[in-house]
Amino acid sequence: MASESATGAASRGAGDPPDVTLRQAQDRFIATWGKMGSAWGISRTMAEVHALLFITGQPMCTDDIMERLQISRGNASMSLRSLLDWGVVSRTHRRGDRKEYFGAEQDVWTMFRAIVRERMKREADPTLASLYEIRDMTAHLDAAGGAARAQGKKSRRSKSDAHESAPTLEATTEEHNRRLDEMLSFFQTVHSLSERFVSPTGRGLQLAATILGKAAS
Amino acid sequence: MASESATGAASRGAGDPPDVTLRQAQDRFIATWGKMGSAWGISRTMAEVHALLFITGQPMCTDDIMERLQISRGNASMSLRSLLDWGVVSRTHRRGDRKEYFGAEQDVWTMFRAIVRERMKREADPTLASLYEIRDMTAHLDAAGGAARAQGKKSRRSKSDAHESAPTLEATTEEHNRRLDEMLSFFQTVHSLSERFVSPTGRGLQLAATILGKAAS
DNA sequence: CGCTGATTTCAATCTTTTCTGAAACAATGC
DNA sequence: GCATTGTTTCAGAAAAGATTGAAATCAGCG
Repeated sequence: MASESATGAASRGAGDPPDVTLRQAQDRFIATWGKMGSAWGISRTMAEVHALLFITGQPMCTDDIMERLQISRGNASMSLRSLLDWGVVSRTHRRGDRKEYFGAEQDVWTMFRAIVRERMKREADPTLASLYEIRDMTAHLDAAGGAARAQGKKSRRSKSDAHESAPTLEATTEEHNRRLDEMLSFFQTVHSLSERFVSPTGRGLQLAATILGKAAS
Repeated sequence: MASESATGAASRGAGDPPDVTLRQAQDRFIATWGKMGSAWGISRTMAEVHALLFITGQPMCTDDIMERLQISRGNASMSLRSLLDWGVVSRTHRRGDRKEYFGAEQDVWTMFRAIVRERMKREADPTLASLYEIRDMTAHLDAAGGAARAQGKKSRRSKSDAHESAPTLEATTEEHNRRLDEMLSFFQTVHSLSERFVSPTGRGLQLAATILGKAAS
């Protein structure tokens, strides 16, 4: 019984003169979004739930979502929880209704800022930390002291290692360190960029992106 | 038998006085890279193969890779093929050796440009195409000829029809279109940005990114 | 409190993706 | 041609990941 509650948008198409086209457009959007999500390592269903909430603009309850997407209660609950964790969906309530409703962030830039923020936090930052640790493992073999650390200094390997003892091994380690430093430098740049993008004052970067993008198109 | 061919770096650690630390650092790098790859929708093994080739800097043959990563021949072959398709690994040969050797692109920025180029081509571009199609499905209901649309479909419908039957529906569709337009605009911006980054003259953006990144850190 | 209904959790199940290994397929040299 | 060495393909096996559904938990209310 609860599944056909009077939630407006969610169940409108069932009994009223339906706008079939709108419904189809929504469904295609949901499918597209889901496909893209799964290509980027996000569960398809989670992306679909988000797409549904975004494209309808209507806060919906768990039952609405279950019915519209034909998924189980558990799945819907899990997906919603994840979306809340990501900060792209928020809870709302209705007066005189004990159900929880969920609505998607409607501003596209804000939405992507949240996504970037979370992905950085979950994946890029740990990776960066690991890279630092790995770099430290071979720091003792640095030719020019620890200065190259953490700054991605691109030291061209010196040709003059006339160490007759183990030139190959040392040279190899030196190159290893150079590669790691370059990688670290790259990740630091990306990290800084993302912080700009993500920050509350990230509007500047948004504007820059828009201008850069427009100019190139 | 072929798996212990004398390929230098790949099998050095086995019999010679081994640089255990270097080997461990490489292994950790490979693991880190593999984990990150899988978080971004790339097969873990493929990422690991790439990591191995990148961090050693040494061109390696299929057998070297199989042994070092403990994977099957088929898997190694498939992963290498994919990496070649992505353009981050290239074939090399050695005089007097019929085997093929594979080496990773060593410049980090070039590498990421290749990755971005391929991902855009495979995922973002199709998504953008779908979004255009979806947008066209409801183009006839545009109130004011959507400026953000690219193909400029003419809306023949007069907006002031005063259909008293379904004002809500019209409003809903209008909002739907607005959301799609915002999404399209966002994707177009990202697309243009990526083209700048990816292009041969993409150095400009690389520089800009570096400066922006540095400034914010 | 304990009832009612909403929400979360989680082991079992199902689906999708990845991996293997051996056979088919080149390419090279004799 | 044909033996030899190296590469690719692909059907089935294995692993990883997603989904279900029912039981446990929680929250408001009389």
